[in-house]
Amino acid sequence: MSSPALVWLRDDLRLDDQPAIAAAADRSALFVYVYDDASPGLRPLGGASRWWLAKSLAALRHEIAARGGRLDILRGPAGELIPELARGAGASHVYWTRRYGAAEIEIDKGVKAALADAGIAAKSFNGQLLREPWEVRTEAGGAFQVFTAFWRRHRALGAYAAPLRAPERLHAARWPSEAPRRVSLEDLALTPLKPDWSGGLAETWRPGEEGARARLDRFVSEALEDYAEARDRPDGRNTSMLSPHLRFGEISPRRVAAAIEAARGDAEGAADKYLAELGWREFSYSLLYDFPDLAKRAWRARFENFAYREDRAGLRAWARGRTGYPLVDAGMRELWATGYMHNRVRMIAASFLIKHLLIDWRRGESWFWDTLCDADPANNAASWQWVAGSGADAAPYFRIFNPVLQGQRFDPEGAYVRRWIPELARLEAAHIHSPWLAPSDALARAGVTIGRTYPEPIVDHAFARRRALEKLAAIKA
DNA sequence: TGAAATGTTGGGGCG
DNA sequence: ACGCCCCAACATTTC
Repeated sequence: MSSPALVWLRDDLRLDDQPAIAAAADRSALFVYVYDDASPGLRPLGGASRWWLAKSLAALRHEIAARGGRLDILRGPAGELIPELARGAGASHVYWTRRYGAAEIEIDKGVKAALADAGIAAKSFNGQLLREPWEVRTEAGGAFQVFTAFWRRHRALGAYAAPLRAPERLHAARWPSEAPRRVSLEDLALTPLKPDWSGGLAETWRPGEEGARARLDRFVSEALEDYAEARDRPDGRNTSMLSPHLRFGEISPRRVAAAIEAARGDAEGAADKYLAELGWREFSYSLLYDFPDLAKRAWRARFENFAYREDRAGLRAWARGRTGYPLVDAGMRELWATGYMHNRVRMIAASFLIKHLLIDWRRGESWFWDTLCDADPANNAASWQWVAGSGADAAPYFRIFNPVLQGQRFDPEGAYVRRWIPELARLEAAHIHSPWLAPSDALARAGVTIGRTYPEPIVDHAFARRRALEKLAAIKA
């Protein structure tokens, strides 16, 4: 019997446009996911991501089995388990999709070296990005620091590679006798049981490749046309909701870009707007590749000197959606309930934590890491630093969102606030973004008592704005 | 991928 | 008819 291939699956839990699986499609192969909670330097997944991963692995296991393959799961240090398995199986090749965090790259390098020692070929592919970070460089050969320049260069490099078709047949190799012990998905205990807080997530999402494809198809047919204008509106189904699917590689960015390009005729401007959002994802990965501490240290070093406040009560009020600013609270409650938050609301909620409360962006980044289904090592860190002003092409320190004005502009009827803050649902639109200013009869009609049924603002906007400008001005360039 | 303060303009009311 | 004031509406500057 000829030697099998080993496909090591990571953040690429799909069959469509999956070069690592395609490479092994016409031969017997092992398909393995390693849940690595043992290697140093890897950031543990947050709660929402663990829930997602469990569902996504179950979906992929089903799809692989339907084509004649088998997905097996290991637990432990991937740097030891993968070479051990490859040796035990007598594998000729190991295939995987590249990743871009420093600890991940270190592990993959180690695996490659160990495989080489054993005479086994390792081959890695790009499946997670439209272009590799090292392909998009400045004239001087460095990483771009400004998005528009990065994206212009990215686009100028030509058309993206055409997506690969999902293989129709896979061939499961026998699990070798000399090999690490397999674990079941249930053994990983990724899904919350006591208490099971995942109900809102399950109502919102269908993790896995089919769910991803359904999101993409719906977006292209129903929302793309108006995307350029509607994307900033959190009330309504205006965005693709693909972020967690992209995070776990259930759909490839090449597949998404190809679908957008195919629909370009109807919506030229909208297509470019959406592709630019994929562009921000690429830019974030470029930053992470260039600056591995993106989630830990300010990308602009002078921001490390800023004295953020310790404010446990403020952080808690923010996290639980009890700041007294309805748009911020609606966003934080959407996050808690569904593992997602609309992007504009993310910016406003993040700005509130950093600039109104003067709390370290890392606290917010950690909260999002734990609660977002799309918690992404590059996007999450880069976006928080962007809001803080410490990131690449960042919001200037003096850009401070007014949550009332932002609410009036982007949720004018208050539909988004009403959905996530039921205690304000009966308040008329004129007051819904500033309930503490509403006349007492309007409050009475809506059954709202400020300070009792809904909190007083935990900080006055005008005061907080002045305070932030004063403190942040000290670190300006 | 701001907001607020300040400056400018121009229509309309009115003596 | 004219000058003056008021003040939206818009533009510019500043943070």
